[in-house]
Amino acid sequence: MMENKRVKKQLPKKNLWKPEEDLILKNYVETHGEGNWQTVSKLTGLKRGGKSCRLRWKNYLRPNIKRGGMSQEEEDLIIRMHKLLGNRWSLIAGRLPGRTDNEVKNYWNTHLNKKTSAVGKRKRVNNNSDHQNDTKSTETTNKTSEIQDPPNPMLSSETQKISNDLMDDTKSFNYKIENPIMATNSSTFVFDDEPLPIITYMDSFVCFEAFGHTAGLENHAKIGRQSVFP
DNA sequence: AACAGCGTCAACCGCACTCAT
DNA sequence: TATGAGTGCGGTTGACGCTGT
Repeated sequence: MMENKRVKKQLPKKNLWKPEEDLILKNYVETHGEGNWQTVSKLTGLKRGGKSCRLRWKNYLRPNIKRGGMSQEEEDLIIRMHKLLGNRWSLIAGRLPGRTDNEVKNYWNTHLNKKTSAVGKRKRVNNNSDHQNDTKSTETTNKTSEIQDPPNPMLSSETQKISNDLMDDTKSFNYKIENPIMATNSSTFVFDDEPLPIITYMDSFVCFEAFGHTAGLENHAKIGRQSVFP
């Protein structure tokens, strides 16, 4: 291994960003706005590809990027979101203001993966025996519109606040989505270590995606994403 | 002090997706 | 409808620092 490492050390160093490059990129975005990453190198002379520029901006140069260790609240939220969504890092990061998908992913792989490796896997509790029956059930119609969100004793105040924000999204979900399959889906998620179903504390997209994936409704999930978050 | 092993994190890579033409 | 450019995303890699021996 170390033999390998020494050999690798002779290879060119990874192309780390220099402060002057950061400055150039920052100036470019302030002038031209985000996007058009392919033209960055042409207009600025940066020896970087569009993808590299985009990544650097998104992960490090953007305003309001939060650096440093994760708080307990953030860690708690990451664990819970990961239980529900799996490795959907951008989605998880979207619920952590100032955090990027790359950072969340790294944090998970380095800190949380070990912590949670012993935790039970997600399981789905479905009132119906299978997906085919999902579409036939008429018992639960648009239950989400009736969901009340009492304070969850399992969540801290900060996490609870985020959860409330998520529920705001759920309202728009109910308003915009008219999907007969979704309307009749009465699935609920519970975790081995969760006394309460977590579904009522997740946002519409999370719910939608989760339903879509577990029910094999990938296409509906995609449609939902576009409809709720244009 | 020198080395080995491991952990962390920034950056890269390849695939998938979206959208304009 | 087909196609290509641009972009987003998740997995992986590699440099470097820290710690133990």
